[in-house]
Amino acid sequence: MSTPTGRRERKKAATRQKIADTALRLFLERGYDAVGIREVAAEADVAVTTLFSHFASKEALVFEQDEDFEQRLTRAVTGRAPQGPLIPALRREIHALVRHCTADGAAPIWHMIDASPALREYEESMRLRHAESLAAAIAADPGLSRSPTACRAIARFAIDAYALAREAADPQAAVDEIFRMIEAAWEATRPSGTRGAAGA
Amino acid sequence: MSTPTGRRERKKAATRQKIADTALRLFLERGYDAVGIREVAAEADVAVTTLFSHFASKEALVFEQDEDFEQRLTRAVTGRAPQGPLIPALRREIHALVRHCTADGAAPIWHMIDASPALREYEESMRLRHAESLAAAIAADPGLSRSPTACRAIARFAIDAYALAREAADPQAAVDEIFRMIEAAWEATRPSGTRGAAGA
DNA sequence: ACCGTAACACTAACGGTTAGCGTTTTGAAA
DNA sequence: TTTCAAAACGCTAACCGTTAGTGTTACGGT
Repeated sequence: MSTPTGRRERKKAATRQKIADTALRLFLERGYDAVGIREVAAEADVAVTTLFSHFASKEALVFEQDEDFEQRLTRAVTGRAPQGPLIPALRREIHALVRHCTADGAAPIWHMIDASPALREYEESMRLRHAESLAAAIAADPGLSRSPTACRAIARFAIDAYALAREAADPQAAVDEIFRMIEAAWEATRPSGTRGAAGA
Repeated sequence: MSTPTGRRERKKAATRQKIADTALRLFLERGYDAVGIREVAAEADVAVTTLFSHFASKEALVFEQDEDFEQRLTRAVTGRAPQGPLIPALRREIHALVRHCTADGAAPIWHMIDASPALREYEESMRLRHAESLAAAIAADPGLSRSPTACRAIARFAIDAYALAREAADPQAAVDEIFRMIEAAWEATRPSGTRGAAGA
């Protein structure tokens, strides 16, 4: 199940990768809006319909690598030390994600994203999906008995922290500042009679 | 300046209203995705280009009435009792907005919005703009000296409360629950040496 | 009465996306 | 090995939202 697979899937992955690489190169060279789908397909030497069988939309070409974003968030919750505190674990992960996307190498890509309304909109709705997954992971943790609404709210707040920190002058400081707020918000959802212990 | 003007502006407003009414009627009758722009224009007896001179996009046809959303939020901040507490004022306004859009009459429209990914995405990016306006209003209040990051975060949290409450089983209770979290988050941003007084 | 302008219309196109249909490749069953 | 069904890929042709270009008309101010 892990790697019994052969030529077909390798070819498919290669085609997918070639499309993504070509697209990103063209977008960075000449601007996202200035490059059409037909052009990307031609340059990658595939048909337009093939391109769309690998990527659901033009925007998805740009956010190809960010599919692990969701997994990293949920694993920060499910894979933390047993009974460990939730918020610091989330804070560390958001820290890492912000650092990752404000690194020097990624700068041109994020500049391109910020320059295109279509890409910004797409990213935002991606983040919303991620927030829902995160909320589900939090709600599923037996150590944290909070209402579904509280879980969804905290998940959204964490995503907000990520989005706001990326735009802040000092992203790392912004994460810390917003997470002090989130910590307080989370404490406020603690079922009564549970205060004082180490925050689970 | 208020209403000295005559026929032209009345005609323009009438055309705009006719387009919006026709569009909403067709969308509700047959579904948002099943009705094309050309069809709306034909039914409203205007040219497609005319339609787009009144509305920036197809989605904007649906959210025509919601332009005061932004104003209501910022006024909840700027127009509250002098030195009055921020969070309860916000909470009251969000309560009212949630009540307004979960009212019986509005149900079909929101059902249609929830059924269309394009509309959901559009609404979300609308809300983001609203959050930025709200953050600006909060940051501009001289009685609340908080960092820009804290203001943006609280504004986002408030918008999150609205979005989550709309989907919750008991919207009003969800607003209250999330605002208890927001209140705690806001308290955590208080500059040190200011605790204990009535929350401004 | 006259002019500038704003509303409106028409045509034609562009770019993203998809349906329909045919071809080739490939993994596995027979 | 042969055979078969699925999957990947391709092509054509279109649909849909949106816009540029180019007028034409109706109106308000002078």
